[in-house]
Amino acid sequence: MTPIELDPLYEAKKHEEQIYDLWLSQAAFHSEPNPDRTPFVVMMPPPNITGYLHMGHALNMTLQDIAVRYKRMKGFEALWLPGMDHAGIATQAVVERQIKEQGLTKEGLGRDEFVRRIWEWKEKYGGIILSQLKKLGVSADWDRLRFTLDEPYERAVKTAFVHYYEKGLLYKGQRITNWCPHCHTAISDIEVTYANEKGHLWYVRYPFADGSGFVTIATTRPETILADAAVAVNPTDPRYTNIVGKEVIVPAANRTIPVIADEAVLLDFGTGALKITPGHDPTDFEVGRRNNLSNMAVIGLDGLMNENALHYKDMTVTQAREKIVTEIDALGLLEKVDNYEHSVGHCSRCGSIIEPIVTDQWYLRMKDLATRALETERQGKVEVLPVKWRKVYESWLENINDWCVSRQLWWGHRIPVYHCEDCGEVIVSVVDPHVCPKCGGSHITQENDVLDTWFSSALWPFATLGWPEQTASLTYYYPTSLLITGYDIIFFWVARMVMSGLEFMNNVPFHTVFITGLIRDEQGRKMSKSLKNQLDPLDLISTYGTDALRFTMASLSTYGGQDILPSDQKLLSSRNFINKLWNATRFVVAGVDVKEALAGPRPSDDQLGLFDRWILTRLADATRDVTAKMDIYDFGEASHRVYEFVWGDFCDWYIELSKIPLRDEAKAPATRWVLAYVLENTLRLLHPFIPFVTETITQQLYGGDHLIMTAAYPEADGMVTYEGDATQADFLIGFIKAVRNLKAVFHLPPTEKQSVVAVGSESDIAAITANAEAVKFVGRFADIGTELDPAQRYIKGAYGAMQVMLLAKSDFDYEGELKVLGSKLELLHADIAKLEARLSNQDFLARAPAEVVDKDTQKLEDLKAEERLVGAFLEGQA
RNA sequence: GGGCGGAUAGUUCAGCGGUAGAACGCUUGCCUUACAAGCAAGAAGUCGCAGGUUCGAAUCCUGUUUCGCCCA
Repeated sequence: MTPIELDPLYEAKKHEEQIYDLWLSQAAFHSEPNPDRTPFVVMMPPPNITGYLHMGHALNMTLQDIAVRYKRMKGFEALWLPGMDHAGIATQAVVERQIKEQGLTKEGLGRDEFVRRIWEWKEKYGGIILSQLKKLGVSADWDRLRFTLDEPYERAVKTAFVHYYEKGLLYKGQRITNWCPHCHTAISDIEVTYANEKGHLWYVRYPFADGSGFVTIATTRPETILADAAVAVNPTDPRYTNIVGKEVIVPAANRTIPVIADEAVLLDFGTGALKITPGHDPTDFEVGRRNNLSNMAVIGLDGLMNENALHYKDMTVTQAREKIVTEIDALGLLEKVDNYEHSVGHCSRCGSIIEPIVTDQWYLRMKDLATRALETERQGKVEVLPVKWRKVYESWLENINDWCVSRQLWWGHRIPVYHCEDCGEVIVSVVDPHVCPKCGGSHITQENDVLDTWFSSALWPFATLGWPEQTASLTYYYPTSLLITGYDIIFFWVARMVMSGLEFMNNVPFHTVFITGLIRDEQGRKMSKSLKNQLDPLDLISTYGTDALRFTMASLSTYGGQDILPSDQKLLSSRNFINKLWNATRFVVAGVDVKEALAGPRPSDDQLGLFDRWILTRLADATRDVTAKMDIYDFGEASHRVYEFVWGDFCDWYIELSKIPLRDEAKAPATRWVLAYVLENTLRLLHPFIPFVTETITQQLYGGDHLIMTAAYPEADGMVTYEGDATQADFLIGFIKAVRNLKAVFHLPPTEKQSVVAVGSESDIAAITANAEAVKFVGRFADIGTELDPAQRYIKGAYGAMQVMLLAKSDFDYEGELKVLGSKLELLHADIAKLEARLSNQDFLARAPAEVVDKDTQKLEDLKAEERLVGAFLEGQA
C-alpha cells in the first residue's frame, strides 16, 4: 500500500473549482422523472437577472443545497430547479440608465427597440448571479434553468391571465392606485412601505358660500386643496350637525363644494372636519364613491401639478405646498400650523413618495383565492416553518385587498388583452388575434401595460415544469416538497404561489415552506449599502473557502428562524473545523488504505476492541441524531451534532486511542477497518454541509468516477451498536479526565508521566487494568497500580467513589491540596443538601415520576460516596 | 393603534417543566510523530423584572420594563 500524501492544511481554493466541474461532467445534478423513486423537489427562488450574490442568497441557497444533497443521498429523485426572474422595474431601470449615458431615451427608441436592447443586455450582463451560485456549490439542475420571460413561460402567464379573466376574477377599473412618479407606474399595496415622517398639520378655514362664517379643517397635504370635492364631518358629531348640506368655498380655487356627513371621519382628528379629495387619497376615494363626488386630479403622472391646478400648474408637489400655504395665509384663511408626525408611503423599489392617483388599472379579485389559500394552510397541507410565520401568512390573507396587476412598463409580460379598432370588441386571448372574432376587422391593438412581475412568479412551481402542458415532469414533480425563502416575500410570493397552485393545479405548490432569518452585521444591524456594512459572500469564499461559509450559514441558522449575525470569528471556526476533518483524514490515510479496508469484510465482534465498539456506537448515535434533525429541516442542530461527533468523539478520542492497536499487527486490521468505516460515514454525514472538502477527500481515497455526492447517506438502523461496551469506554474516558484534571490542578508538567494508583470496586479496577495500555497512552501515565504503598505519599483525587492517586514528589504543595479538597467538599455538601431536601419532601416523593425519584436517589448515593472519600482524604491530611 | 419576536456565560446564540449548554473569547500549561487553523485543564450565568400555577419553572400563565420587526 502506498500512503496518500495530503497537504497539512486544507486549501479550499486548490480544489473547489475542479470538484464542481467534476459534478457537472457526471451530470450529477440532473434529474429525470423516475417512477422507482420518490421525488424531492425544491424550486429555487429565482434571483433577478440584475442581481448579484449577497449574504441572503448565501444563507438561503446553502440551506436549499443542504436539503437537496441530503435527500439525494437518501435515495430520493432530487430535483432542484433553478431560474431567473425578469424583474420588470429593476431591469428596465438598469437599461434606461445605460441608454441615458448614450444620450438616448426609451421613448426615443420606441418600445420594440427598447425591449430588444433589454434582451441584449440580459444576454450580455444578466444572470451573473448564476455563475456566482456555482461558486457556492449549488447542486441545481442547470439543464432545467428557467427564465420568467422565456416563450413557454410566457404562454403559462397568458393562460393564467385568460383563465382569471374568463372566471370574472380580473377586472379593469378607474380606481385610486399607488403611483410611483419616479418609476412611472402603478404598484400594488404591498410594494408601498410606510415610514413615519415629520410634517405639519395645517388648519385651514373654508368660508361658507352664504357668508355665514367658516369651518376649519385640518390637512397634511394643502396642495391637494385644489382638488377638493367636499368637506366632511362625522354624522354623529354634535359640533357640526347644523352645517351638513351647506356649501363652502375652496380656498385658492374659488369653487364651491358641499359639506357632507360620512362615518369615515374621525371625531378626534384635527377639528373633526376634513377636506375630501377623492382624486388623491384612498380613504377620500371611498368617501367620494359613497357620496358621488368627482375624482378631480391636480397632480399628474409625472408628479407635477397639472392643468387643473390653476396657477400652480407645473410646480412640484413640494413647491405647490409651500406656495399655497402662503396664499391661504395671505387670504387670512390659515388658522394655525402644528408639527405633526404622520405615515408617508414610499415606493419600495426607488424610495420616492407614492402619489395616490386615479388611473385605469387591472385588478385581480383576491377574496376567494385568499380564502382557499388560508384554509389549505390551516388544514396543514402547506406547513409554514418556523411556526411564528403562520400568523403573518394568515393575517395577510384574512385582510386582503384586490391586487393591482398592471404596470406601466415595457419590460415584462404584456397584458394579453386586445381591442378591435373597428367595433370596439375586447379580445382576451393566449394567441395573438389577427382578426376580430366579432366584426372580422383586422385593426387590432394590444394593451400597452405589462403584468406585475409577481404575477408571473406566482406560477413558478408549475410553469417551470411545462404547465399548461401536462408534461411528464409536471406530473412527476408537482407538488414540490420544500421552499426556502426569506420572510420579506411571504406576501409577494409565497402566499400568491399557494393561491395560484390551488387555482391552476388544484393542489398546493409545496408541502413545506421554510422561512429563514435575515442576515445582519455583527452589531445586529441590517446589511445595507448606506451603512457600508455588507459582507460579500464571494470575498468570504476566497478568504475562508466555500465550505467554511456554508458551514457557518448552516450552524448559525436556528429552527426558530433567528436573524443571523455572521462574523470573521465564526467563519474562522468553520474553516478550522474543515481543516480538522482534513487532518483526521491525513491521519487515517497515512496508515489505512480506506478503499481496500472497506472492500474487505467487517471484523467480527470479538476482533473489535472496546474503543472500536465505542466509536461505532457513537457513530450510530450521531447518525440517528443528525438524520432526525435533517428530516425536520433543522440544519443548525444537525450541523452542531455532526461537529460534536467529528471533533469530540472521533478526533479527540478515537484517533488517539487507535494509535495503540495500530502498533499491534494482531489488532491493527480491525482498527484500520473501523478508522476507514468511521471516516467514510463521517464524510457522508458531512457532505450536504461541506460538499467540496468531502468530495475532494473522496477523490483522494477512491479516485475516478466515485462520487460522494451520489453515495448513500448513512442509516443508523443498519449500524451495529454495543451499548454495554460504550458505557464502559465512557467510564474509562472519565477516569482519564479525572487524572488529567488532577495533574493540571496541581500544575504537574503534562510531559511528566505520572504513576497512578486507582482504588475502587473490583469491576471498575478490572476495566482499567484490562485497558491499561490505552489508558496509559492517552492519559500519559507511566503506570497504573491498584494498591497504595503506605510508605509513599500521594496526591489524592476522586472519580466518583474511586480513589485516583498520583505518586507525589517530595516538594509537593500539600497546603494547596488541602484547599482544593476543601472546596471540593463544600461543593459536594451543597449538592447533597439540595438533593436531601428534595428527597425528604413527601410531596416530591408522592407526585414526581418514579424515574425522577430513582435518578435523584442514585445521584445522592454517588455524591455521598464521593463526599466520604474526600472527607477521608482531608482527615488523613490533617 | 393592532400583531409578532427577542431579553440565558464577556459576545453570538441553543435549550422551552426535572440540579444551566455550545461556539468564539478569556485564564493556565503544552511545538505529545493528523492538525499551533492544534492539544490538555479551567474560570465564567440568583436564565430582564414582579407576581402566579406546580412536588419542581430559564421553560407554563399574568403583569411589567426594554429592544427589534411587521401591519394600519
